[in-house]
Amino acid sequence: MNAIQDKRARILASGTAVMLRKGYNGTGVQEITQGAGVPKGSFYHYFESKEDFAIQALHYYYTPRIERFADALSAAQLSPRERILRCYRDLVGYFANQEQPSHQCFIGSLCHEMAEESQPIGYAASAILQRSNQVLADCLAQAQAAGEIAADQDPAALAGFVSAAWEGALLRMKADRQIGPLRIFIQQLERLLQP
Amino acid sequence: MNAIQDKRARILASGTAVMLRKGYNGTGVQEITQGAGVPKGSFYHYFESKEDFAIQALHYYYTPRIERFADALSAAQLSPRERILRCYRDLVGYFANQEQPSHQCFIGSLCHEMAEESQPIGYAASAILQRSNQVLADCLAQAQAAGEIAADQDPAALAGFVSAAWEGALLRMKADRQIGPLRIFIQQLERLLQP
DNA sequence: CAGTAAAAGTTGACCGGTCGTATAGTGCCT
DNA sequence: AGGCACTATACGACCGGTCAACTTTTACTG
Repeated sequence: MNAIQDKRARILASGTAVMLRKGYNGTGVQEITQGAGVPKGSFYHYFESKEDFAIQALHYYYTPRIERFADALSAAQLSPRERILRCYRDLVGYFANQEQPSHQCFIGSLCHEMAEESQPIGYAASAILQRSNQVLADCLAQAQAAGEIAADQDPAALAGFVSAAWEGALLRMKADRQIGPLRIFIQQLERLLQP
Repeated sequence: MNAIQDKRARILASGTAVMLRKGYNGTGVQEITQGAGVPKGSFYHYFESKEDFAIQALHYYYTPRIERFADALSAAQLSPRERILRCYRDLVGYFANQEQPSHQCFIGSLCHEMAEESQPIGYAASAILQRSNQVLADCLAQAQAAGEIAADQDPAALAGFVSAAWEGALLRMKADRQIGPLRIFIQQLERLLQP
């Protein structure tokens, strides 16, 4: 009972980590299972296919992250605007503390590789992005109500723009191997979130 | 003499198209060569390896695009701000006219997949992004001199932010299979480029 | 020029490996 | 003994890459 969840979770954890680094096509089922310390044959007991695994991995990876994101954006000690800025500043701080500033945006890489080839993966990714967007949009709406951002902004649109810009900044960081793009993002975000 | 350039170019054209759709690891050398109608052995005559090919393909694909971008941004009939907006609006128009709004950002997908695993590819991608950034920054500096954007903006930083946001919007379009994210990008860009 | 030998260019058959997946079991629990 | 969760093994396909053999070009000689 626990054992089956445990193995499944181990495969998910190991596989997500590897795919994060090497992408979907760059990751073999064999590598996933031996990283998890389970027999290769087990993989297809717990997952229908590699494609199915990727979708599960997407949820496994992002569900807690979105939850934490939502929590951080609803802490009432700070104003909505400050909550958003703090979130992104914290993320930048996290990357800044890595000796080698490299990061894979899981959803970004999976989308680029597979959103076209595999409709199910595209759907899953789209749904997650949308959920994350909604969380941000809600907080932006609060900021707007508090007069912290321009009244004529559409919170949902602004949220989409901000997360796209963040996504792009992460990509740029990966290419350049330095966090400059993230700093620029923060700087422009501060400008963007103004009355 | 021409023949050798011709074959090389055919391999580049075919391979770029396939990699654009399926990514680096999703594309086999065999598929590239038979798409180009050349024997597989020739591939390794014209290119050192698949990795080397990807780097050449990056240049093959982006050199003319950056050139066109630079031209469009230096047309003197319009103001600098309008030139930038027109560029992006045209791009959005292009995607809007596709029956199935799908697009691969070549550099984006290559970066996500390979920038970490292969330093040479990362370097090449970074260099291209930087060149493209420079072109945009130059135009932004002109816009600033003309008083079209805020005087306290750093053109280079703003250029980095705008291209990152564009990159992110393209990714989002790919996941969602609709151009909404691009429209949002334009709308926010118009806001961003203001005194 | 014609003839030819060396150099350069080109290529298809082939290599060891790994891919994602199917399936025939194995051993445990009832 | 029957059912079921699990896995070892094997499969055909394809991977990136090599290389000996073939073709063409070049350079030089008589």
